[in-house]
Amino acid sequence: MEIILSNLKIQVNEKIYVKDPETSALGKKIIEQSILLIDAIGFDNFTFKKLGKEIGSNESSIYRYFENKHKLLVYLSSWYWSWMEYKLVFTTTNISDKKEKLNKAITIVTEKITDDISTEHINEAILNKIIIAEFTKTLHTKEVDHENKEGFFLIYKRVINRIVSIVKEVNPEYPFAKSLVSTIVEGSLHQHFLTDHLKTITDCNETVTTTQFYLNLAENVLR
Amino acid sequence: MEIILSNLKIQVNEKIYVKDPETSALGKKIIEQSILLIDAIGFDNFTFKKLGKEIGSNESSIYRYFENKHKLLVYLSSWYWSWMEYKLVFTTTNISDKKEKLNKAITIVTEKITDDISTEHINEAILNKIIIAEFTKTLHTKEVDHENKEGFFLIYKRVINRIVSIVKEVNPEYPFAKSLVSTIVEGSLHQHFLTDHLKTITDCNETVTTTQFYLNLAENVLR
DNA sequence: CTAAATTGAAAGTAATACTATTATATTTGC
DNA sequence: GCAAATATAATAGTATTACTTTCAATTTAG
Repeated sequence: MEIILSNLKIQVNEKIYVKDPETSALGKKIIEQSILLIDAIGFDNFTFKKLGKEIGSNESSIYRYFENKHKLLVYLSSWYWSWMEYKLVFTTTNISDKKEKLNKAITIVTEKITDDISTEHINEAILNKIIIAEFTKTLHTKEVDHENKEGFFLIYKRVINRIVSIVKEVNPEYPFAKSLVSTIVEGSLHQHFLTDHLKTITDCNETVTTTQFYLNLAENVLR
Repeated sequence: MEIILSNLKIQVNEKIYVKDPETSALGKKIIEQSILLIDAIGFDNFTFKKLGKEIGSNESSIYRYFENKHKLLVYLSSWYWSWMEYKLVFTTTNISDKKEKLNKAITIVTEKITDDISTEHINEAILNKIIIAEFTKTLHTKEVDHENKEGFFLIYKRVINRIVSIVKEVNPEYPFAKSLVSTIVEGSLHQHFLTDHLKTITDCNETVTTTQFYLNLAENVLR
């Protein structure tokens, strides 16, 4: 998987950036270091000025790649879900047993990424931490309908709908396939968050994983 | 229910505010109008200056009640979950049938509040809209662990753990009661959000409700 | 090797997120 | 009913944020 990934160019909607960060050294540095800085200080405290300082670049140069920090977060999220889609497709194709296919899919989207199978400049383990902590902020804005129309969340929705198809193969009668999958994908981020911060309202921890909870849930709901 | 609620003083952790807004006319105006203004322009665009203008008051007066807008949102959330807890306890006490009790509890926390059974200065239907759109932001900050220790999220956690107790009555063997309930409570807000903004990844709408989805889910998981 | 594109540095603007001070209004306690 | 205490309003001020603009220096591409 690693070998293939290192050759993979992850596609992100052009409207999200001003200039494609994959096309220059500075662009890649912006992506690489923004992931580290957002993880370190949190998205709310993150500014382009601070990032500029970190990468020895001027604030104004960063603005040539992204209009604002919200768009940068949308970019990182899109990249993440695109990478997730790749893993999902790679893992589930040619699996004939439908239940096994679904279980693999659920495992892929719910497990915490702890190993760093790094594409050169992107640390997926840390990016996963950012998604757990900050992804919800890409959606919860007054501009969500407009940005949705522009296709900012297309990859995210496609990941969910790919799993919906698998659910329908397992049980074509179940009437809530979309809601089940969107609940699993969003909910697993939330369960990881609770494991890290509000342990009294989750059963998930190092030994009992979020993935086990959702595998069990899907099994019970679709049988 | 309305009659009882109008006499009810909802308790909110003292550390959340500088001065209790329930103790003055200005305080109540701050709460009342902040709900309307956050709903209208979104939390990210909301400022104390704009709120001051709206209520014909000075910015500096609002700072005597709340340190910053984050704390105000935490206050509104606490109030909401306290009100929810009240409805939950009121609806589920003295119901002997365990499954019926659970179904009533799930209905209470997952249904969209469309009718306005107003406490004088708080419009619960609009507050529910704010919770759907903004609640996640109270948790997703770098200060979450500190604020959790201070008890900012106690009522929210208590609501969840009350429902966990009911789940355990229905099925004492089920090993993921906490994760199931936290998934339902958080997930139902998310499903409402999807119904409003990303319809292609949810089955919930005006006819098939979020509540139906989660009643079905719990039924299947706990049988 | 020259033109075009990219980046860096500096300065500027408007808004945000406060804090402090003082004046005025209102409440309450005796 | 009045003085004292408290609450609110108005104003001004600071530091930071979130950009935009301009121009010079550097890199790169044909």
